[in-house]
Amino acid sequence: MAINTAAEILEATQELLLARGEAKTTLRAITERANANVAAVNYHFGSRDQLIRQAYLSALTEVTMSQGGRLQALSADADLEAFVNIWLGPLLHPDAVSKRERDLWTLLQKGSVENAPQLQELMPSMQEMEVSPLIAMLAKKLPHLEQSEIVFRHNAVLLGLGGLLRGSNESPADSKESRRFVLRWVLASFQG
Amino acid sequence: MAINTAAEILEATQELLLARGEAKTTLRAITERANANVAAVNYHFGSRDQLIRQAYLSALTEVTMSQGGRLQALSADADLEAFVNIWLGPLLHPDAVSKRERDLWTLLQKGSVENAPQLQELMPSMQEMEVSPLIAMLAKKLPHLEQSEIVFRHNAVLLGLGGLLRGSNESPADSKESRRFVLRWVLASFQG
DNA sequence: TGAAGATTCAAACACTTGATTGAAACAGAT
DNA sequence: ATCTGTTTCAATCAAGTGTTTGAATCTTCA
Repeated sequence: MAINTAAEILEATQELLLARGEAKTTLRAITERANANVAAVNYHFGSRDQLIRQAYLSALTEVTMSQGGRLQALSADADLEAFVNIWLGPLLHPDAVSKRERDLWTLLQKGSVENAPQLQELMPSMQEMEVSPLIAMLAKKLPHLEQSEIVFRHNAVLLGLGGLLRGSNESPADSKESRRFVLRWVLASFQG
Repeated sequence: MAINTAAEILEATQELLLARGEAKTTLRAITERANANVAAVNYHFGSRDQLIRQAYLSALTEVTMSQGGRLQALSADADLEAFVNIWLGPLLHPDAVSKRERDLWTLLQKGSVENAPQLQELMPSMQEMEVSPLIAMLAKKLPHLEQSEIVFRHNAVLLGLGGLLRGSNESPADSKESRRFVLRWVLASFQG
């Protein structure tokens, strides 16, 4: 099956990017996991580079969609905590979102912390699709901070969480306690 | 020269770990930069793995020494801001510390964000040498936080900074403005 | 059914990786 | 100067990388 093979390769790629990181995600490991032939990668995606770019892109769009939906459902006068709960939904409420979304979220975190070149190329559109509306909403709730500083803290917090994700095999929000820690830390990060 | 070659290899390794990260630091790139032969690595260090371990270790001890000195010079009743200024000295005050120390600091940040296995092995001793006294001093200044939460935020902040370092080629504290951002964010991270 | 196109596959490609070898060059002491 | 142990070097190794090939296999539709 044509589409199936390509889809399975893409999924295997995302799994391995999540588990090993970009630099150590090898073409043969991908195709083995997808029960496909090495040549199938070049047939369906052109090259390893394009495959990985595609893997990041599809993760990004999927996560962005889902988050966008949740963001829009948020009332305008929601406080910062409610906002953060939406923003970090995949992280803070593992039961409330699909495992897949949580994994894709983590995948993007890791990729950005890793500085994977194929993800870095997507950053502009990532900015546009995901970050900008977030920043705008944050700015309303944080009048004491300039927008540039909000952007800075947004990045810093995201990278910190990415590092935490990458450090432990499990999500930093696996236990109730560390979930509380995450929430309180993020709130503190923006309130000070 | 015996010692010289080994030293130059070690230095080249640290430079490349800083620039490319562990996964992409190749043996040949190292020896080329050090004007040495590939075999010299195995002669002096045994293997690539041991070389990289050594590179991280020497960076860690050097940074720890320097930071320890600064920490001890800090009076007991110094406030959080003074404390953070010491803690993140290499980052916040690039003029006050040697470029070498700044680089080694960044190197360790990147390594830990990267989850380099050779650095991960050092984490226990890193904990002992560097983190523990920091946590102890932080705990005194932050009575409203439990120690476990202080540890959490310490890690999160450090990883966030590591991510920022890794993201841009230049230090996030290169401009006065982002240096202010860093300081204020770190303070906020602990105060909330 | 049979021809045409899309898809898969084993095999090979050129290249890079870390590691090893044995000879050469060097050092210092006698 | 000669011997001895240390250090360097070009060359080679096996294993792993991404990519390409051309034949085999499926699908599709006339």
